[in-house]
Amino acid sequence: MQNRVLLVEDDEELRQLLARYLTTQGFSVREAANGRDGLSLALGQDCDIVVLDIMLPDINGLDVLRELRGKTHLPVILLTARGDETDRIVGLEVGADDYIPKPCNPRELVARLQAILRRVAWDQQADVDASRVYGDLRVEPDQRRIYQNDTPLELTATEYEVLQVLLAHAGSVVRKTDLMQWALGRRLEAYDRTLDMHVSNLRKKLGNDDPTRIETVRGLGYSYRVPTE
Amino acid sequence: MQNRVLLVEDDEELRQLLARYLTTQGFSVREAANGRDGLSLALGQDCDIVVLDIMLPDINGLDVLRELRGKTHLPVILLTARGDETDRIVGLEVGADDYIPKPCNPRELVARLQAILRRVAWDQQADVDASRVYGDLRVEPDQRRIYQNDTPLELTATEYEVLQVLLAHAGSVVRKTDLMQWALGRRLEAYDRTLDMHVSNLRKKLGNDDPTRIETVRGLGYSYRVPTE
DNA sequence: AGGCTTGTGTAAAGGTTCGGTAAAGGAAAA
DNA sequence: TTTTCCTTTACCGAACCTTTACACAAGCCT
Repeated sequence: MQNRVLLVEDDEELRQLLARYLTTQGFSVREAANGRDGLSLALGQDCDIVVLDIMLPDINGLDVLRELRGKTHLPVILLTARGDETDRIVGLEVGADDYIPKPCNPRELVARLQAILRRVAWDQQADVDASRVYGDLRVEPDQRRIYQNDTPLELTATEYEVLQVLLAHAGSVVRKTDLMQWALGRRLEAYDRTLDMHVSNLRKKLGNDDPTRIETVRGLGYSYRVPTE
Repeated sequence: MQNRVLLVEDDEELRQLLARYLTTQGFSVREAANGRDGLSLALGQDCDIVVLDIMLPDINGLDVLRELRGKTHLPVILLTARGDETDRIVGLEVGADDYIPKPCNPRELVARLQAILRRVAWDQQADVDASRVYGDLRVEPDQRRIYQNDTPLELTATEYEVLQVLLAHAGSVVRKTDLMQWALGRRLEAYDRTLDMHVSNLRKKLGNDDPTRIETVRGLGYSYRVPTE
């Protein structure tokens, strides 16, 4: 499975150098020496990723990128002059996936190409089942639900966050300040009983048959009792 | 309604600086001061992207990354010491999406975060060309129509897009920001009720016999209820 | 033991935010 | 122009987070 790179770079020497190196690394390479050609090749649909110089004889690389983004989400890495921070950040903001300062280390270029292609491949892959199981509880982040013996618990947004954090640390104590920060996203202030209330409500919803699933550690916080196995 | 960043960085000062900046830029930020906490938060907490320092007091950042990659494809940006080229390339090869040399320009960090999140969002939305069936609904992208029991629904262009996106993620929660981006092609601004209206109209057209086909997930977004099997 | 302090459980009230939707306004297509 | 559709506005009700209040339990001191 060979990845196809389109190299848009006007400097003949650099282009050939990179093309040769990419080929040895298992890429199949198309080349363009100016923005116009680059654009039409990129739109021609038969490459996986574009390496695009910003300084081109005809159209500015950033404009090529803008044009491209109007029509496709093809991954693009920009080649920028070293030190030109503005170009880089603007490039990212316009929709580039990454940039590399010139003159670039070919090994780094390859590493970045791979990183982006890997990301694309992962993302397009069907959802990996990211669910996590703790005894009779199952967390389904995609659905934002927690199931108890395959029945969904009717949790509010905050309750979901709190329980989910406790489960992620099942068996160890989560301090109140951390729980607050991680689940509610703010600092725990004095006399704030919000967390206690959420825990209280959670205990109710988890069933009073077993009130110690969420254990209180006085002066510290809470701990989800890991099921005995 | 914002993107959630997990910041794993032991230097208290830098972490708070970045956290504050990211917050002003509209991210919601979770923090961890060491590798162990970072790892369990990344696995448990559902965040959208991780910013991971390589130099950590307990576990090396690269090991955290390796551990993480065994279980998830969560996007990761590494914070590396400036000049340490090896760490960076190894980082990318181990599975990082990007790296930033320390001390970093916060604006650049944001640009890179956005670039990766944009890529993920695009890719996850990339499967829309074949006809698909969901229970009694059938999407025909070529005709831009959706059939309910072989009768075409009379949808407007936007309604088609909204329903199509929800169906493409049937069973999972689609956040409002994403739905906006994918179906309407723009960012969700405060007080914008456009989406709610389209969903409301869709529910009517889908038949009020079953008002929960499109489920509201308060504070997050909507989810098309996958037919029970 | 008794009293004191501190921390926790929880019911109920308070108040805010959020989503549903009718209707009006505005933009674009026909 | 007329029609269709998208967006905004406005109001309402519901969901739910937070606060308050009181009761109880645990630890500590004398």
